[in-house]
Amino acid sequence: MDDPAVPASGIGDTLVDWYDTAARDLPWRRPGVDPWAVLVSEVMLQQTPVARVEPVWHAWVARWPTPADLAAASPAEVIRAWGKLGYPRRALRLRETAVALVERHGGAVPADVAALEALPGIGTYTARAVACFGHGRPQPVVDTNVRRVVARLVHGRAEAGTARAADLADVAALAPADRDRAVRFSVAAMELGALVCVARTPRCAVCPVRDRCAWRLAGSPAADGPPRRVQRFAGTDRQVRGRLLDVLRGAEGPVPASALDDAWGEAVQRGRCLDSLLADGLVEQTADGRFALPA
DNA sequence: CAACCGTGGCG
DNA sequence: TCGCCAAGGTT
Repeated sequence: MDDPAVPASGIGDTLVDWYDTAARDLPWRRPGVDPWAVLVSEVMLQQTPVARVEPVWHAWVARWPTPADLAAASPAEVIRAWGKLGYPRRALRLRETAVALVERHGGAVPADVAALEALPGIGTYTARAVACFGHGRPQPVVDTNVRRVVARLVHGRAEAGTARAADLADVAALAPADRDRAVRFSVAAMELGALVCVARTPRCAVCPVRDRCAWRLAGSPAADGPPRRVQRFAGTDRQVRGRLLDVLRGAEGPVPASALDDAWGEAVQRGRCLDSLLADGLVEQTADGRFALPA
């Protein structure tokens, strides 16, 4: 009856069992962490490594334990508390989300994916992550880790292509039927990509599904498409904006324009970046012409 | 859809 | 040393 060639359980169940033994003990995964704290963690984790998020997340959930608390904070406070996590517009949008939660959802975090996606800074990934990890709703959750896992495991390709709507269906097809296990599967797939099925040197020797991996069964072929281009940073507006904002974060109050000259020597680019920070609401100009974080 | 939006650690 | 990469979202 038992065919030894057929695995005892599905890939999804195997990943859940692996997760139970191999998962990291991350603070936002502990029992009792509410959906708001999960939402904060998910926004911070957008393009930012776990190690840098942890201390900032602890500070935020202690200081602003509910959406109403954050909604009452000033942009300046929020930008300062964001520190050097990067992409500081996320901090602004998180505050705007807190305001929207107070105004539209009675200060609570909705469990409905469409309602979550309507919030500023909350997209396809984060909405499902909050519904799933924050509220325990079974949802396919697709981040860069999961797309890489699916590309290899299911499609036999070395790398994931550009994100597509079909990614959600690919992941949903792997999920266990059981509701509770489906929720854990969503974290498990991400964890596999973060710890084992990593981008550069995958640790196939310790992979729980190595015997069912299409990429490995195909002989681990190299990526075929054109090499994906990495964004430059040195000398870009992103770097300049970061330097300018760093000056203002470190200042007690408003600073004169001359205080920003040291941040970046080239005046044209410096001016353009200052303008864009003003347009983004990350900086404001005082009546006397100085610059500061928005009060 | 490709470009843009920060920052820092690691191989 | 320096390019690669990290729980994306918006335009």
